[in-house]
Amino acid sequence: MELDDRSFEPSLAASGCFDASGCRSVCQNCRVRLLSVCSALDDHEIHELDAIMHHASLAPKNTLFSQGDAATSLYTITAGTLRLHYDLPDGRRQIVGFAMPGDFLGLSLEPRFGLTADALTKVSLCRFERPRFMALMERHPSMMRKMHEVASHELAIAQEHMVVLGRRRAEERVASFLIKWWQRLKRIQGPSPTVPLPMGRQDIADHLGLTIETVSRTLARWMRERIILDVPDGVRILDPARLQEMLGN
Amino acid sequence: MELDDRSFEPSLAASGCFDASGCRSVCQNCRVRLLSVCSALDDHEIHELDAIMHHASLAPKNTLFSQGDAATSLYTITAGTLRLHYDLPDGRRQIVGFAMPGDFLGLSLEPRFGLTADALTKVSLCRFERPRFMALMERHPSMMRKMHEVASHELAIAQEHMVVLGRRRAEERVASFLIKWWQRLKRIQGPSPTVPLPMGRQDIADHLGLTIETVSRTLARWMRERIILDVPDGVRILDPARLQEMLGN
DNA sequence: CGGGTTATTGATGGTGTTCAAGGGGTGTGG
DNA sequence: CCACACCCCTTGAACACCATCAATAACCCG
Repeated sequence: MELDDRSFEPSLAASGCFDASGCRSVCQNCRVRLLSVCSALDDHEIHELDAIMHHASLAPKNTLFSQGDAATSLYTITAGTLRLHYDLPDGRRQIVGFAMPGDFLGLSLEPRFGLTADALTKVSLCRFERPRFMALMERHPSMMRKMHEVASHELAIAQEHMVVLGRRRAEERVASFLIKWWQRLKRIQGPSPTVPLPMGRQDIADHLGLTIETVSRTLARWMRERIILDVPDGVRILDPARLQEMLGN
Repeated sequence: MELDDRSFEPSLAASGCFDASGCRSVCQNCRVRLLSVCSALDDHEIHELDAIMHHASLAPKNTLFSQGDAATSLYTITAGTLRLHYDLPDGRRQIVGFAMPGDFLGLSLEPRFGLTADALTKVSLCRFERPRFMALMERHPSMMRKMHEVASHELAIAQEHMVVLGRRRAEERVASFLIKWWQRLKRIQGPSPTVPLPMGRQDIADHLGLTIETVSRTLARWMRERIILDVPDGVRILDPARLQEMLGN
């Protein structure tokens, strides 16, 4: 894990730079503030958060934390994508989710991370030391409430994904993934039929409980059927209705 | 859903009856208090909870709430077992978990239940009206903190179950289920090699993403191999080590 | 270019499903 | 008290979906 504090993406800094203090990105102007747990704090309170926040970034393929690591830092993602996964001793892997801007890592109050997080792209994030963040949370019930809101939302998402893993056929799983990923992107990037896929086929397979071949074949068939179109580093969705139908509503 | 408030199990009432007011079971003496969210409150605070609590019970096979219902009440289970599940329109079902004494139903803060809960056995529970419970939670940060703790613990459990559903083979899934259920029972009933299984084979299958035949065959084989023993309404675990080995540590 | 990684595509096979029939327990009514 | 129905579970046989194996192709970055 190679975290370089105090360096951060120029583009991010630029978009968030409205203060005169030499262009340090602050929480108040953060581009993901409204998407994240930080939205629970008002302009005054957010200065407290600012005081304990460190910028950090992470190169692609690097690991932010591994399952079993002490959770000494917590994170809010401001740019990029990570994969969160459990690894079995024999190499089998389950990706429980992908984290993107606005997502919080370290929701669980347990002292160790239960899963591994590694970067799929260059990632920018805000780092908080756990004791300080916890103290701030205890001082601001609205923050605690927000954390709980986020955690229970994550729980609902996890339970929905159980249905996918337990009861959906291969084609339905891929359709479910594409649609959900597309909708998440819409939330932070605005609507667009073009869906960047920073994760590889193997990652999609490991998220859906399939093999890379099954994912590849499914996407290839949809391209032949003009449901999706192959574009660099992603796909373009030509027929969203067909994908929806596969999920049976 | 046939909830009869103010009636509750005689045995429960007896075990919790230490006040002179005609033997009304109170939170202070609740047998699941230390297992539940209520453990966050001290003796004084818990009287507030007591004031807004209603006893209720539910007969086997009855539904407490269904996916989409308005979450007007929240519950703590004091006795019995429920199954929590999502149903797909075509009848496929995923049981995301089984709820037992000490468990809280309605963690989510969202206005509607995302899943269906129905009783496998006779169930006794404490019911709280949502607005009142929420108000109490806002007044007591320790309660909010506890709710968040429970929610994030549930999240961790859900993510572990994703590994089972996505990456484990049939035999491993059943072994994982048996061991986890056994450990949960130990927590509330004390250690015992005898594991009651209030859920049917179909329920186990729907929890593990398998068919009833596969579950039945797996358990039958283990009985032949003397890993488990068939007992009425459950099994006795003869060789826990063999089960553990199947999970690969 | 060249080496390594990742993705595609085809052929084959296995694990778990599906289909089908029968067993065992329980509750009910004759 | 037994017969019967019903439900749940078990067991067997055939099949199907997806995994596995294998070879090639595309890609990326040095």
